[in-house]
Amino acid sequence: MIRGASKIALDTKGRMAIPSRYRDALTSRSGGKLVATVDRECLLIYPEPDWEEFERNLMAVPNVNPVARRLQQIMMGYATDIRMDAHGRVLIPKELRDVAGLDRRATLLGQGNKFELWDEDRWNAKRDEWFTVDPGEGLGPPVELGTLTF
Amino acid sequence: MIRGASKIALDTKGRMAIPSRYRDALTSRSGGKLVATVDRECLLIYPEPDWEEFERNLMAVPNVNPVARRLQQIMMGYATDIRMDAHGRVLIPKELRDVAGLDRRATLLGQGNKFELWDEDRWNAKRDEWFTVDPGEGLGPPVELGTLTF
DNA sequence: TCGAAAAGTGGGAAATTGTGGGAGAAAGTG
DNA sequence: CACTTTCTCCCACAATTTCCCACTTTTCGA
Repeated sequence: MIRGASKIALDTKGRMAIPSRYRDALTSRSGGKLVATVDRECLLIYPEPDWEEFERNLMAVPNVNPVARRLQQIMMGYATDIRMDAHGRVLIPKELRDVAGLDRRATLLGQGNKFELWDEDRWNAKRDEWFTVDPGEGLGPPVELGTLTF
Repeated sequence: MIRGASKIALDTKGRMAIPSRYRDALTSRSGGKLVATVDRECLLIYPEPDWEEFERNLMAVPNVNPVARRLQQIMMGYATDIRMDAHGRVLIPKELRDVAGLDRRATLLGQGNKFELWDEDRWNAKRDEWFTVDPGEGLGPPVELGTLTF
């Protein structure tokens, strides 16, 4: 499972160093081949096999549903193959950086089978907002959380 | 069961000594491998097997629920593998210290299957606030506590 | 109460990791 | 086809992490 948070710098070319603790796992899983795409407010970076599984599920949704159609267009449309270089770095394509508002400072979050890559300020704001929201406030009954214990 | 409170000092590198009374248990349970993550106001430190059980439950919640999604992002996103060194110390990653406001003085609380790690001042304030609040005030009927006796 | 052992704390230095940038190769553009 | 831009590979330096040793404080038994 991919987990953990890292503060990362993107250099002027748009490259970012994958934290070394992930490198071996990524190399053995897919030879360092990754796929980056956009989510609502951040980028998602999958090991290639995990992306392909998600992609199959995504494209299997009937696209008469306009929400599904748009999700397909965005996520499929921006999905880009990237790969780690000899120093464990990946180049984040300019199109994706622009969409996610990524500049110099970023935060990389492990999320199980993928990474989320956030502009640092945007992520901090998001996190702090969550911390200050009253638990359960205005979000409807958290039924699925009923049995979850920390 | 992990229990008890300890005042702890973090050194300038962000290391903290696990109180010795826990060390043997942690070593035998997971070889000293632990996972630290953030909660609302403090850090949580699990023995690795206990974290993984929680992680499975956490990631099994459908993430169309925005509360679940953010809980996953934060707890999974910050979950970091750490391990005790030869002196029974662990390095608390800078990202986590920043989020929890941890500086030099901290309080470590045993909480059954995990520890909570608080900034000392923050914890003292929290504890005092809790003591002064009228029991049950503004909290609705604590139905889950129905059969619990001190 | 004293002494020895254990626990807690601090810090140096090597090894690893993260970051920046040059220069040639490839691709896009008019 | 010439020119500009982007990408890739390489090297070099900076920052962080890890490993190790040393010192101080506390605990426990004699």
